[in-house]
Amino acid sequence: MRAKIHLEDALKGVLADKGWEWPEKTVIEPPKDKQFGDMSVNVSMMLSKQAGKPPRAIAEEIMAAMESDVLIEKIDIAGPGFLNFTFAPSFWYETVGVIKAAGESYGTSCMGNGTRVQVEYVSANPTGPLHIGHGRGAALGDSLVRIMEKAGYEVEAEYYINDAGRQMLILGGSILYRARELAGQDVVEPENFYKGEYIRDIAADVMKANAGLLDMDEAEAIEICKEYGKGVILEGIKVDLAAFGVRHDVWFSEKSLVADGKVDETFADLVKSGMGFEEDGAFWFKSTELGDDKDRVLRKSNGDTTYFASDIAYHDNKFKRGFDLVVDIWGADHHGYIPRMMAACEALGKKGGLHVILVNLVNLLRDGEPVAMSTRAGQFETLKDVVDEVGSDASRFMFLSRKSDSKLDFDLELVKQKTMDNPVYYVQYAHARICSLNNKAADAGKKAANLGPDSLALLNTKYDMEMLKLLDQYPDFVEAAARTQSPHLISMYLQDLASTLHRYYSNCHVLSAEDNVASARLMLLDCVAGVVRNGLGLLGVSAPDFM
RNA sequence: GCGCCAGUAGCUCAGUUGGAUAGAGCAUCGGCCUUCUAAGCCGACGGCCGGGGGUUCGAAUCCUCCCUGGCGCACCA
Repeated sequence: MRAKIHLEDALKGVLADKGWEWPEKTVIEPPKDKQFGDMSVNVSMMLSKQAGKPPRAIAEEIMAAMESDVLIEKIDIAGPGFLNFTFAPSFWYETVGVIKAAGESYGTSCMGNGTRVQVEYVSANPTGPLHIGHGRGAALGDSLVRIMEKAGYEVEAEYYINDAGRQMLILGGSILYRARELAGQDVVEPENFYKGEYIRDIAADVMKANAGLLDMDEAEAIEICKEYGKGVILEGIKVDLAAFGVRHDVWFSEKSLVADGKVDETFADLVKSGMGFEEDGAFWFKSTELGDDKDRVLRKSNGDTTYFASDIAYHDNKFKRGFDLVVDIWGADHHGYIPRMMAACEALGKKGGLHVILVNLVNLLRDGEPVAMSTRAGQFETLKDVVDEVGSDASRFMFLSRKSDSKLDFDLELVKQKTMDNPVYYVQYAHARICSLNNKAADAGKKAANLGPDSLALLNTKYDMEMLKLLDQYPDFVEAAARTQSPHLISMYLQDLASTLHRYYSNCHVLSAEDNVASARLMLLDCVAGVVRNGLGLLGVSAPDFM
């Protein structure tokens, strides 16, 4: 980050002197091959047209103008006109001081500039326990919240409770069916019901709590079962999410939205803006005008409103709460729903205010064999079971190591293994190794050096330089992860950092080094441990002191 | 049929807004423990980036047409 900022400032100065405009598409980044130097810039190629000169000639001019910079050791021109910069070691030493001074806040940036963002995720129907697929969305959403906060956004995490629709009636019916069955009544199995064992438990409890339940009018009994079941299941969901380290600031009920008349308000707004119309006894949203394939029904001819209707009202409500950006995290099987929701947001006057992230399927395996999952049929591996078996850290790291929009094989036996197939331990081990080393050092009466030019200059191996440069990149990765809403970038950075640490550990012995060298190395390793902890924190994964 | 997503080393996947000789881990093979955790390090092997055409100084990346796989196309949620 410092290297990038330094170059950007310097280059902007040079360009201003030359009377050239700063090209928007300029990229300052570490080159793929470290042999090219520390930072590579494509600005001369970008300027070619504007300046009316070939890229390499421009590069020559820029290079000449920057030769007096004492922090830069070497500038090369390569390929079609890349400028490759190598910084002086003295520049990299300062990284230690920067990290020390920042402490826990290292990697924080003001990129988000206080933009108010809402991230809505998980939002599973309260009709059964969360399964492993929900876990992926939970890990992603929670990590994204942490990352965006780190990057300077003001973020609120929300869970939307779908407690108003037909699924809830089915839940109520399922519980009542089991209750009657438990009471020994002769009952016919409904064709559409939740078959999970948990329904029986709820049925037993709801009968205890409501003595006359089975004598009531059926609709009334279903309502009682529904509300009771919703309460129990939602409580279970909250417990499971807490155990998974997932935070939601607001639990928003669909039912409350309907009860407050918000859906009707939305209908009225749509009529006013000419985006709603009556036809065939139903009320429609004219979404085709905003890019959708077909118009969508909001109120059916039987008078019921659709799920989409309350979803529009819900998003209207979100925007009215003042969020600049609303992020929805959905299962990938809902991708067909995006165009109509986008259209709805545009109709609400919030074009561009919604961003949808899709989370693809999780293929749950055990020793390579698929494990069946279906809430309705009652066969699933719940999130709780998985977390109990393989641990929250391993599960989260697994989920967050891949792009969200690609399918994921989650093999319980593999995730549980403490092997190289399982990078979470590789990264955690880097942290534990440093902690362990610190303890040993303390026993030997050695401690980390205070900052000072003499100590810093002892960090003079190529391994020191490699480490310092990577540490400097951490804030860039946080920004990139926030900008592209991709927590997996943090995961990959951490694997790189852990690898660099293990290499350092093998090549730069600490305890056997001279006292002042040992102290300098302990100081550097302290920074490394801090960044590992910091990054794992963004993923919601612990950084153990011992392993 | 239409739409969305994917196809990169034997396997699992990265690859930032179009950049240089396409990367990492696992697997395989070969080295490294009298010293801080070998849960580690070092090296080797491994590629028509699904295929064809196009855009340009330059394409895994952008456009187009095919092939393969997943998902979605309700007055369901």
